[in-house]
Amino acid sequence: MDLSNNTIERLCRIFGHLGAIEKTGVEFVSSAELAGALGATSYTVRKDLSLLGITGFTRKGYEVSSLKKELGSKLRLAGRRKACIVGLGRLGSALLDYEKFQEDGFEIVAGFDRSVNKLERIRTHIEVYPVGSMKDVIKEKGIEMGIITVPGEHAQEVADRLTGCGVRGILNFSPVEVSVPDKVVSVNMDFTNALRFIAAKLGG
Amino acid sequence: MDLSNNTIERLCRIFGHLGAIEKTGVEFVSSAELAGALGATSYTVRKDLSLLGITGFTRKGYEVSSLKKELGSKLRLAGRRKACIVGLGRLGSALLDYEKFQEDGFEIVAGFDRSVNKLERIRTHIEVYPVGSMKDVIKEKGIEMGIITVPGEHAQEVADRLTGCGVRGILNFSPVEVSVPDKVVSVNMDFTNALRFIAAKLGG
DNA sequence: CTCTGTGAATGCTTTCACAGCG
DNA sequence: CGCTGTGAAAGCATTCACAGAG
Repeated sequence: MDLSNNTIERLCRIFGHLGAIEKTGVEFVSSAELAGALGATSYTVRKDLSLLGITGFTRKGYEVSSLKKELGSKLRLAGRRKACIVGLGRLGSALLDYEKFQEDGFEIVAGFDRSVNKLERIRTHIEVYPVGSMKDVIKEKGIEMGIITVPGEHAQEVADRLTGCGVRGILNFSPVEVSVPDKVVSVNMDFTNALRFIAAKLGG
Repeated sequence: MDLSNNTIERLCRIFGHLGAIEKTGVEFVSSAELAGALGATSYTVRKDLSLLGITGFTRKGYEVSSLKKELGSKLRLAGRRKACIVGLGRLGSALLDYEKFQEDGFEIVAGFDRSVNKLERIRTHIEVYPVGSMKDVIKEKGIEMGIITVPGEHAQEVADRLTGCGVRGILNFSPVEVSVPDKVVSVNMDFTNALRFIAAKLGG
């Protein structure tokens, strides 16, 4: 499909928000309401949805559960996806147990770290392994996505290893932009840069 | 200044990357090299810099340390900024000690949580307080930025409280988009949505 | 030559405006 | 009416192309 990244990102957020609406029992939602929850405009929401061929009801808006279902199937967010985390420092081990992931269909099924020491100390119900066993574990468990929480110096090396093992999606929390093969999708989340951005916008 | 968010974000990343270059002792860097480290193009980098009135040297590129200094002052990234974290669960307490922040001029000077229990259990060298004392602590310490790591249900309420206390910048890790007064800058980092985005781009 | 600096051109995204529908 | 759906217009961001400088 030829959706822009912006559109995909918004659609994913809509998908997430629909889960919340579903719980309230509300049946219909208008593009304006979705827009409000997203920080977008109603036209943008309508256009985004129409790009997927999704259509709502005059005077009522979109039907929550069927919209969620359609988004789920069109964006392939319906099934469960397996992910692993590389780097079990403070952040990595916090993410190991981040419940939101599991709720949303993303299963963290393995953690990796270089330090055997760390592996021994960690308290979690998820299995942890030394990086050496990455290839075997990833193949065996069918892991599709990797989350990088190692220091910047090692991020590229870890990304290479992950893609070498067949991982096609990478969420990189290190401050270093990693480069990956064409077919691999990678997203960077650099906390420090987010603070810089805020500081820059604040001025003064 | 009238820079676009994209430009500001890239400039902040350049600023961060210059720190890394500085350590290697290299003196000059070309727009193409910066672009490589950023995943952008050399024209974009040159244009971004020229929008700030920053200029390089023919045949040599930009002088690393003076570029860093200029960016630091133009984007107001030079000084130290104080921040607090609200919500000391796994993620929040991991961020309390996230060294990268401190290295980059962002000082986490306080953590807040509703649960006295949690406050007692936490092991960190940063001072932690019950949310009730937010106003006093923020004023007293001159905190400018707030990091929200509470569950989505409470994110808006925390954002309101923070802005009510005079905080002007918010980094929100909850999956809920918070709405803030006009003058306040807020950035959302939704991990789950990042995974969704990756999954959607992967397709299959 | 090899790099920067930048107006002009291109290509995206968002916004608008309004027809259509219940 | 109050909503969606969408071509057309406007607004932005990126890319290009090339002059300028050492």
